[in-house]
Amino acid sequence: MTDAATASARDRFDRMHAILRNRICLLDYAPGTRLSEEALAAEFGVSRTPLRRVLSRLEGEGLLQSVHGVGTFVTDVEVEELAQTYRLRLELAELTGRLDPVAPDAALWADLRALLDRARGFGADPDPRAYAELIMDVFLALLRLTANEPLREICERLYFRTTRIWLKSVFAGRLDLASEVDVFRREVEDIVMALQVGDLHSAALIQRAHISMSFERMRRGLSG
Amino acid sequence: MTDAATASARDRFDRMHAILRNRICLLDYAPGTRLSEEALAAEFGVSRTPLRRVLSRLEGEGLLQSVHGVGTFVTDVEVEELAQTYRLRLELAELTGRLDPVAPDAALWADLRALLDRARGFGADPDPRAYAELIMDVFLALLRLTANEPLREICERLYFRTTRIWLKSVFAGRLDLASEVDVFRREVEDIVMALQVGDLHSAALIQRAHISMSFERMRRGLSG
DNA sequence: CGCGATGTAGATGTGCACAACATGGAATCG
DNA sequence: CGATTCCATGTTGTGCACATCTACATCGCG
Repeated sequence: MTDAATASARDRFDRMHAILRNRICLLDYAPGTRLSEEALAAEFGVSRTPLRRVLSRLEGEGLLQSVHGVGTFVTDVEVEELAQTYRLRLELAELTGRLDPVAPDAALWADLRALLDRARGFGADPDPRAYAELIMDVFLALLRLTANEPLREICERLYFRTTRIWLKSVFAGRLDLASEVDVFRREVEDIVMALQVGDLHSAALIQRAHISMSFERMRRGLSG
Repeated sequence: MTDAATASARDRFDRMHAILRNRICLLDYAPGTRLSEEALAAEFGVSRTPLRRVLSRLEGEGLLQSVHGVGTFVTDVEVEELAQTYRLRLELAELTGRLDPVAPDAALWADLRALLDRARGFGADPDPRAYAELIMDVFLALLRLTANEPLREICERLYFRTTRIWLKSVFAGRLDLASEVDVFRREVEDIVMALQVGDLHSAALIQRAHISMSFERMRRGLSG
């Protein structure tokens, strides 16, 4: 039995964790939203106890905050901390190309081609949710270019912590979604081209540049 | 009421978390040790439920691992992951001097002077546990030299995750404790000197160099 | 004697009832 | 009328009993 019917405690935990993390990072639950332990436990078909363990983990990852007698809320991110995080992510992005880089294997090449197709499949009026998912999938795929496990874990952590704030700006219309999709498509194309030449460091630098530019666009969008 | 009598749920959690983390990182619980939920709950005067929340958090930080029906164990770190972590910590150490550096304030100066005294107070046969505590306190103090909160959080995380492995080598006698203390005293002196000149970046580079060298000494100690 | 099935002890995981706490509104007193 | 107190309500936190699972010893069979 390798199908979904085998539901060990660990599997259930991972499943609920991944689902809730995605909902938070893809803005199904906007920052500030209150999550009902009772409702979520009922949805997943478990009692509050195991669900609370998942919420506690998400709190440790900085995505939730529980307050006794009040509720469990999706966290927001202060602008100053957001800026600090992006400055850090710039450096870490470059590190992924410098620390234990690994050339893409066949599986990663296949995934990258599929992601490229998805990026090119968006029309004039892109679906925000699908765009958000694509960005996340691309990010996670590019993370496989480094074999440095701690570095990957940290990049993931920072990404999950802050991407939704950037997404919020896009979805709020302060950034033009169609042009954002276009810029992102070019980014993926550039990175894939660098990878085809075998230049992992350049691929990382391109990603770094795009992180920097997208943050800059958001900053201008917020102030404007 | 600001004294210890005010024991809110959050305070109890933080207290238990800090105590257990220190015990793990200072090798009171060696890697591989099984922790008894029942015994710890009794020690802290709570039931298993809130204690399990603490253990779950420590598991998320990579310090523990719970296995259903078997037990909760202090994690060990594979040599390869340890090497990756140290390579990453080198880069992050330099980043602390480059990203949002802040000059020491009066409180930090006072702490540094006290730490310097503690480093100079060790004799020919240093107490391992006191040395371990000093190293941790110095590390946490130097972290206050950057205002970049995410960077500090990440450095802390990696430090707590791996220091005990290095400590284990020292305590196992593969490294000469007295000479390690001497090297560490010099490191603190060098860093404080750089800080007195106001050169934060150099201070970070010194720290980086010492991390590199101490890891190299451990590598040679393990293979020899 | 070898070896597999089985039972048992002890661990973590789960469900549920209740305690502790914060919030908001109604009742009450000045 | 306003401020204050009190309480009703809903939430997270805790304690406890039980379910589930694993490792190990023990028994029984070939």
